Amino acid sequence: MGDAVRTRRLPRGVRERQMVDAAVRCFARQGYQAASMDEIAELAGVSKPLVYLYLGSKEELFTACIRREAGALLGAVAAGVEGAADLPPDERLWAGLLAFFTYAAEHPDAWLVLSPRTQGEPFAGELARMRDEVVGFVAGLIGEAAGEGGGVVTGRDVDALAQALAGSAESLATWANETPGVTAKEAAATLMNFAWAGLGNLMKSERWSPR
Amino acid sequence: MGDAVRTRRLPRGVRERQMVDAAVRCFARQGYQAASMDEIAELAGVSKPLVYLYLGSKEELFTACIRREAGALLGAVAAGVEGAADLPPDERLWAGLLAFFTYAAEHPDAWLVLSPRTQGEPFAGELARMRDEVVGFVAGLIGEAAGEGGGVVTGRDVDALAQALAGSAESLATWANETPGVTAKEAAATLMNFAWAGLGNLMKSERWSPR
Amino acid sequence: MGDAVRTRRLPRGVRERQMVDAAVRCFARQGYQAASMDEIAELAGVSKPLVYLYLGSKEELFTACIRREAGALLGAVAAGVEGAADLPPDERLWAGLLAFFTYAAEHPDAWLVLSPRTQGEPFAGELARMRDEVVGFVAGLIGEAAGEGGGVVTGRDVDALAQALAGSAESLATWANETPGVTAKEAAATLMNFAWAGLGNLMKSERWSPR
Amino acid sequence: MGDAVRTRRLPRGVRERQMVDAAVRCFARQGYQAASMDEIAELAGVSKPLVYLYLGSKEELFTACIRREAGALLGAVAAGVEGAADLPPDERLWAGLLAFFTYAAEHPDAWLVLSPRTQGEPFAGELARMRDEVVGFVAGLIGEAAGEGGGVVTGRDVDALAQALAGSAESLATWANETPGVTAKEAAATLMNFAWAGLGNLMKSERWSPR
DNA sequence: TATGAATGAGAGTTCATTCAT
DNA sequence: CATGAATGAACTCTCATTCAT
Repeated sequence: MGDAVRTRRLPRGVRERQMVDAAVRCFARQGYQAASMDEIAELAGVSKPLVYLYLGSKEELFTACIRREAGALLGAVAAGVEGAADLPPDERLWAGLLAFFTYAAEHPDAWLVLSPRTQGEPFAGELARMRDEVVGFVAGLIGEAAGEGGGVVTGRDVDALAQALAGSAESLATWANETPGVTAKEAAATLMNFAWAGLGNLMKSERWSPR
Repeated sequence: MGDAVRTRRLPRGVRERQMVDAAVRCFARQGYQAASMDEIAELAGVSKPLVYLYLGSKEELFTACIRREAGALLGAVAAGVEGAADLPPDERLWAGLLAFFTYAAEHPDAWLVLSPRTQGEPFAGELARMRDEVVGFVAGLIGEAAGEGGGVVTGRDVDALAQALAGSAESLATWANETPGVTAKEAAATLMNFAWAGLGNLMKSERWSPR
Repeated sequence: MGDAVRTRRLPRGVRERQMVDAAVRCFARQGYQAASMDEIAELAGVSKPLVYLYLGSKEELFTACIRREAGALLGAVAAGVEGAADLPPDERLWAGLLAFFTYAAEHPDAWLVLSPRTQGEPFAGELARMRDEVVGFVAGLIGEAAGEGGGVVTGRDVDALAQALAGSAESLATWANETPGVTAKEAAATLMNFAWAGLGNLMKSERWSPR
Repeated sequence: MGDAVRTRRLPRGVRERQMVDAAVRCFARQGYQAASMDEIAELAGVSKPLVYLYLGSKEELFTACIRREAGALLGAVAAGVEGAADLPPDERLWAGLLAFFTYAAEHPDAWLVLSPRTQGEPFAGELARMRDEVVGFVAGLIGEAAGEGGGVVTGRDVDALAQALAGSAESLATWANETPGVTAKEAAATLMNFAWAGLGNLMKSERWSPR
């Protein structure tokens, strides 16, 4: 009947992964509201009721996508920074940025799902929470560096700087994914220059460079 | 019954402005897809058909919102920069940033409508085009500064830096609007430090300061 | 302002004719339901309220169209037959058919409005009544001819034959209008052959019968 | 509450037939534009979304109706003619006409859906195509008869005669359905007299000619 | 005489979600 | 474990029609 493939009974874990995979793709390409459960189910190769049985609702499904993808991204960045634990702050930042841009480049759909500032959606909360986690992580790095550098930076300054850094990283990652020929390393280097050395210095050709 | 107000026949221009005002509010708070024409019409104090008669369709209405608000924002920034036309690049950038954050703070709904990276929406194009215009404007400033400074910056570098600057500005503006007690001037100053002086220098307490 | 033309106050009769003209065109090309009062008003060069003021409602407007056009068509046919009043029945029929096809060819929009068997429309009645009038007229001709020919034809036979003749005339007229290169005279001649050569035999009581 | 019947889950094929049945009734009685999907769904005893799920859209639903009914009508006529394959042309025509009028009498709604010359509707095409098929079929019969009879009839003459015959048949069928006491056989016999006695002479090249 | 302003009512269509099997 | 069948609710959009001037 040819249905054999679709009819096969798979263990729950596998099915769930298929579904979330499909969902990430749909959400990434059409946005939350425009993506339809029909489409996701079809792309996953299952019936709609099964999606509901396993993932609960559209909202929960989206949350699951965000959590899975944000976790992976955060993990990649954390691992990058971890690997440079003994190096000075700038090298640690570099390692983090490189990991981030690499991940975004290699998982464009995941990045699309995570990047938008979806406002009114029912889960503004979830997405914002994930982003805050990232920003907090970045703020930690900056705070550390500030401590080591002996500069005078207040707590709110650190938050604001983290927001700025995160925003520029997001913007650049999206731009890099959309612009052909831009590698993750280049994007990371540009940002490193921008963020670490500052535009004022760049103008004077005093560039910071990796390695 | 208070209907007196609602029944009055106003000239087209006035009604249109009311409608776009209402639309900006709804789109800002709920996003394009989630906002409903019913709601917008009600908030504007008119019937739905009138909205269609004047603005055409949901998509056209959204486009009208974007265009109006983007135009105003761009105008404010351009005016700010214009006012510092004779000053050095850093002062011009500062003037632009200050105008930007001020506008975003004073028109939070307008900023919300403009900021999201709505992906799958039918007008990704329109929104992206407006953003590109802004980024292009910023790139122009950076390019100029680069020329004056004599530094070596390629064209794509300029684009990337503009993306980074725009992204950090967007991120900070949203954060500033959401965080109580943060003024536009503070946000602008933080970004100026971040962008112009660079994190590396900040750590050494070498801060750039306005005036 | 250039509005001069449109603003000029015309006498009621003229305006009404403009409106019915426009209505006939719209109804002919799009059908009753699909035609919109907006469109008709615009085509007539007046505002919608004026159409309502003069013609009452969409239904009444359509009725006015039907009445005017059906009257004209009937008049043309009657005049044709009248002109052959002293000739034998076949010549009278020929004169009527020729007048009919000529009118249909020269007023295609009028013919389109009159021809369709619009069923569920609110004025099925009006249209059917006009058609019945025509069919009755035809039945009269056939009845006369039958009387003169001395054949045996019952009243219901006459009705049925009139229906058949009317149906074939309608069908041919529409076909002739849609088929390039077919003149009214040709169409009339074909129908005359089809109908009269047959009717001629009927008059002589030489009936074809089943089994 | 009687919901038992309505709640039962029927296989798709059955439901689809119910829906098309209901649609034929509604379209027949009110015309395409005036019929509403709500009404059709209710008459079919299902919810509107199910109609859309199975039949796609109002237009597709109408097309489905036309196709089904036209197919059945054509089949009935073809079968009738087939059964008289070995008989002379007049008997073949008689068989076809009898089958046609019988079908129209037994399926009045189907006949109503097929008969109107709906003009501006989006599917003028579909309906016209079905009619052309019928007319072509008729033209074939006439052409054959003309060939056998040795008469002089051009190709366009055949087309025109087919149009005339089809038109008279349509007109008579509608009249017969509306007039109490008229049987299909009577209507067919009347048309046979009208058409064949005429055609019979045409076959002998005894043409009536104007002037 | 003529119109710009405004609307009530209803159309087609879609979608997340749930039974019954 | 898995699904075909089915729906309530909501949305965008259109249209005939009427005030107020």
